[in-house]
Amino acid sequence: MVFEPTASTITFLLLNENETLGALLQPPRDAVDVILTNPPYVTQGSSIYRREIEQISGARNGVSLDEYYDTGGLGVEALFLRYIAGALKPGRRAFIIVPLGLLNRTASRMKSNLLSECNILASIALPRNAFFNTAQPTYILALEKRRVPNQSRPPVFCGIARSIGETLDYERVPTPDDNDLMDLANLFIRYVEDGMGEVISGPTAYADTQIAKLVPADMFGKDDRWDVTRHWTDEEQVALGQRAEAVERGAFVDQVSQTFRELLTDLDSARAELDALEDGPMGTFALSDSSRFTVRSGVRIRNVDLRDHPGEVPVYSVFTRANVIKGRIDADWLREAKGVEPEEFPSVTVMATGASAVGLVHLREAGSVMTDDVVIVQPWPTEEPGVIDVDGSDTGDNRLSSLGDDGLPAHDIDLGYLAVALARTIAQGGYMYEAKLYVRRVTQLVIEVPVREDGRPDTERQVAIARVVKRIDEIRDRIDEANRWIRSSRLA
DNA sequence: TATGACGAAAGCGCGGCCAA
DNA sequence: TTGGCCGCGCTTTCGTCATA
Repeated sequence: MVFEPTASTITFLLLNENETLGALLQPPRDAVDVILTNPPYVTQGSSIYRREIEQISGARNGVSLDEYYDTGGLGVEALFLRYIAGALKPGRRAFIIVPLGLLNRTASRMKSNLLSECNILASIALPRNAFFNTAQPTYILALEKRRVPNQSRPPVFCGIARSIGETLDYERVPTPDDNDLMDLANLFIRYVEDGMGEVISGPTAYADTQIAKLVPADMFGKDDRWDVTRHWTDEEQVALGQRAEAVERGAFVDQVSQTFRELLTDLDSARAELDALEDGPMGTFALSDSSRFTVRSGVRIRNVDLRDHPGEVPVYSVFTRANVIKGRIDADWLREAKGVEPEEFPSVTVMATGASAVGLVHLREAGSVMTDDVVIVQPWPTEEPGVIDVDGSDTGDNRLSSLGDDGLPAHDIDLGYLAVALARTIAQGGYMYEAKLYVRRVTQLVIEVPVREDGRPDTERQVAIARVVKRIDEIRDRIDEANRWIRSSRLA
């Protein structure tokens, strides 16, 4: 059935020329105002779509389908994302139902292609069983077609819908008083009407609700997971009453096998990439080389201090979970009582103590402080106070002007890679609670760094390795998450 | 005397067990 | 089957010793 396009606007177009590909056969280009869709998600047996596409020769709507859909990603939903991104007019939006697995895949090609054409406006988690035919967790992904390649990206509206206005069992009884999805829809409208322009540095509560947050666009990059629950702390998730619903046995099996299939694919590809990157010359660098590294400890900040002088500066201590902070301290008190400023630059930190925290390595953002049981490592020499300018004048901004494009002091060992290499050295050293890793011990450590022919650090390879390691860490988190879900599922 | 390193213990969370 | 209590061990804090 085809609705004939009117002279001015195409309202609906239903295509059925090719039984397998359907609408995919005629991808519209820069032509559509809004897309609301729940594309089919099939990963198993989806190769017939690829094969069918290869069969079609010649151009459709001015493109060769084979090339047009060659954007990476698994399954039919990846084809539809390509279709959608291409179809939108600049500045126009699409709202797409996608399975969680698609958002969390670590293969980055599909994501980077999507990001080159679109901004992510929203990522909203729907409750399990929102769709009665699948127990797969699903999301609403809101995209906006970019107008120009270097347009800045707005923060991403993240939401957790626990309810959708009807019960999640087969009866689907309306529950108008219990409808997070409606609340999120209204909040999203407000976010769009407010211009989406707010500048934020980390996940930030939105309005005064627990179910929505704004998250900086750079946390939705091609190497990031695009799900949202990771932006809610454990406590916040408990407060939201997120609790596993009963799952059908068959759906449980489907879900688990689907999840593990995805994990295996991602693991294999990460492994291959890592092997390729590490197959090259490596050099050894000692942290005791003070012309190259800074190693120092944090400051004593007690709980009483936090109670008496609350403020804005996040305080990191030796917690086992990476993102837990001890509290937020007042910057003025920090300066007066301790004589320190919040960290000017990001750093790599090593936990010096704690039975299971000892030896954990984290990346910490600038503007925070560490307690005295945290060792701070940076890949540049400790700045000398009062650097004197050539003409003998004092210098405050002299040093600042010597910072690189990334806003950091000159360095050739990437911060992210430093964290990876340190973690590896420490893991190989088998450090125990008894062998605490204070500054002196950390200073004795030695790291392996990819180098070029001339023996100097190869920054590009470092960055690439750090990126793959991050992917592997995320896969590990997903395995952990899957395991938690499997354990907590009540099977019906 | 200031700073760093470390040991020790408070106290919290979790699992196990028992009673309703 | 569920709720509550108990005890153990781990996590995290902080007092104190060592060192410059």
